[in-house]
Amino acid sequence: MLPGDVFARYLRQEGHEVLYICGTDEHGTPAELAAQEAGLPVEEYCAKMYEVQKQSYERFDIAFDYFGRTSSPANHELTAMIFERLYENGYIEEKYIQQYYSHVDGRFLPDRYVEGVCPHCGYEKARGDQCDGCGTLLDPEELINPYSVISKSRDIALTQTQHFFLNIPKLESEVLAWVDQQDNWQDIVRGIAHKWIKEGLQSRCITRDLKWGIKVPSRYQKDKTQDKVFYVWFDAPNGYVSITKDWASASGDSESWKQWWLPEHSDDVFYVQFMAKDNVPFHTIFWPSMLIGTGLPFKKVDDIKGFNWLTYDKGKFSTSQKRGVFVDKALELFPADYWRYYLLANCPESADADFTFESFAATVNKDLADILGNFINRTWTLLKKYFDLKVPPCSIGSASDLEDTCKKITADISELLMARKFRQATNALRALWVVGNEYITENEPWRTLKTDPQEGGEVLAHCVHLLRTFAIASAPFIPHTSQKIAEMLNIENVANTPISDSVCFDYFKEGHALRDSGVFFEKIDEEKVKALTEKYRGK
RNA sequence: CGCGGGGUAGAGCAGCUUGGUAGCUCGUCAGGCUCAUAACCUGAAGGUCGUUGGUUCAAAUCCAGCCCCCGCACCCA
Repeated sequence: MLPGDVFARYLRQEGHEVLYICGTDEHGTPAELAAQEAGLPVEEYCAKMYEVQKQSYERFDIAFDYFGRTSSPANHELTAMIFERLYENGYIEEKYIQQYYSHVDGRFLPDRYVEGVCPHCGYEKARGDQCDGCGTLLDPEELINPYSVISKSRDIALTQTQHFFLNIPKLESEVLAWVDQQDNWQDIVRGIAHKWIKEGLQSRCITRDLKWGIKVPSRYQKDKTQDKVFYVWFDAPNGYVSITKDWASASGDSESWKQWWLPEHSDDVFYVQFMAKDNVPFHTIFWPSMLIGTGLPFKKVDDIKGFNWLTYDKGKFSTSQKRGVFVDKALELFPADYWRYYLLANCPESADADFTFESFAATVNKDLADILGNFINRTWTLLKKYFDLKVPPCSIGSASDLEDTCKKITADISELLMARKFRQATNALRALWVVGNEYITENEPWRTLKTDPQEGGEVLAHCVHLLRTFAIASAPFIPHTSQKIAEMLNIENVANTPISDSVCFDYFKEGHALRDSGVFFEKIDEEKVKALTEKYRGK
C-alpha cells in the first residue's frame, strides 16, 4: 500500500489526475473460520475487519480515493457477469472432483484443513497438501486416518462435488502474447509470469463449496444441494473494477468509472498495480486470462510493481506466533511517518528485506532526527534568537550554487518516483536534507550574525527557503511531517505544489513570521530497542 | 538435474538492461565547528564484486558450468 500511496501522492502533487483504490478481499475459507473463531456471523466479522483495516490505513496516512470491499453488490454483479461471458465464450468447463466433506463441521475441507498419517514416513500430523515429516507433496486422499483440522473430527468422507474450471490453456496464446508485450515489468514480475507459463498453464478451479462468497448463478448449478461460490482468486481482482464503480457511485457520478476502464475514455490512463510477489501470478496470468476470455475491453495493467517480503529478524512475520509488528500495534509505538520513512528507505524492491528494531531505530534517529529534525531545529533556533522568527531580507544571487544543487536533487527525486524506485528516491530525499546541514555549516550564520547581521540573515533566509523545499519534496513520503513543517513556516499548499517548483529562494517576503514548533522527531533509545525486540520476538 | 530471487568493504544496499576509474547509508578512525536533538560538516582506512572457465583491447556488468543462502502450505505482510 505504502509505495502505491507515495506514487499516488506524487502524481497528484504534480497535477496529474489520479485514482488510487484498494479494498479488502473478504471471501474464502480462512475468513469463514476466523469469523467462527470470533463467534460472529461471517458478514458481521468481515464488516468489522473492513473497518479495522480501513482505519489502520487512514492512520498510516494512506490516501486512497476509495477503499472498497470485494463483497460489495457491484462486485457480485460484475463477477457473475464475467463468469457468464466466460461461459458463453467457451472458456469454462465443468469437472467432478473428490474432496473431503466433514459432517461435524458441515463443510468441505480444503487440502490444508485435512491432516492424517503420512503414507510415506508415518508422520502423524501430515497435512493434506504436504507432509512436514518428510517433505513429500501429498494429495489429501493419500492420508491414513484423516481428520478435520477444524473440529478434529474423523467423521469425514471423500465426496464428489462438481466444480467449474477456467480453461486457461485455451487462452494461452493470447495471454502469452500479452505478457510478451510488457517490456516495462521488473525482472521479478516478468520472472514470475514466465515461470508460470513455462511450467504449463492448467485449467484452474474457480469455485468452492462455501456459504460465504459470490454465488455461482443458480441456473449454472446442476447440483442444487450444495452452496457453490466463486473461489476468492476469481472474484478478488474484479474488485479493481467494481470498487472503481463503488467509488464512482459514492462520488456522485456513477458513470465516471468508465473513464478509467473503458477504451474510448481511458486511452490516456496509465495503470499501475502494487503488490507483494505472491500475488504476481494472479495479476500477470490469471486475471488477464479472465479479461481476455470475456472479450470485455477493460483497461489492462500497464505496470506491475512487485515487492519482495519484509522479514522480521530473518524470519517470517507471523500472527499465530506473535512474531513481528503489525500495522495497528506499530502505530501505537511510533508515529506513522517513522514507519513510512523506514519502510520506504528499506523497501524490498530487489530482494527480501529484513526488519529489526535496531535498524529501525538507526534509520529514524539518523535520518529523521539527526539530519532533517536537527536542521529544522538549527534554523528555527537561530531565527528565533536573532530575528524573532521573522524572515530576514535576502537577495537571490548568493544562493545560486545552492539552487543548482537543490534543483538537481529534486529532479532526481521526481525521476526516481516516476520510475517507481522508492528506495532510491528516499535516498535522494535524504541527500536533499543533507544539503541543508552542509549549507548552514559552511556559512556559519551563528558567527557572521555577530559581526555582519546582513550576511548572516541572508544565510538564514536561504535556510527557511530550504525548509520549504524540504516540506514539498517530502510530502509524498512523510505527509504528516511535511504538513508540520509547512505549519511552522506558516505556509499552505505544500502537498499540491509540484516538486519541480519546490526550489525557490525568493518565496518568502522579508518579515514573514514563522510559528512556534516543538521537537519534530523523538529519538529512539537503546533500551527501548531492546525492550521491543524482546517483546515482539515471538515464540 | 522442480521453480523463482539473491550472493558487491564489518552490517544493509545501489550499480548489471545499453561492458570502460566500484558507489551510497550505517559502523570505525582522524580533523573541523560549537547554532543545534552528545548533533552537524570534512577527510581517511576498509572490497581478488560467491567460484571456475569463456567472449572481448576491456567483464561486477555478456555467455557457460559449479558452490552457498532465502522463498515456493496457511496466517501475516
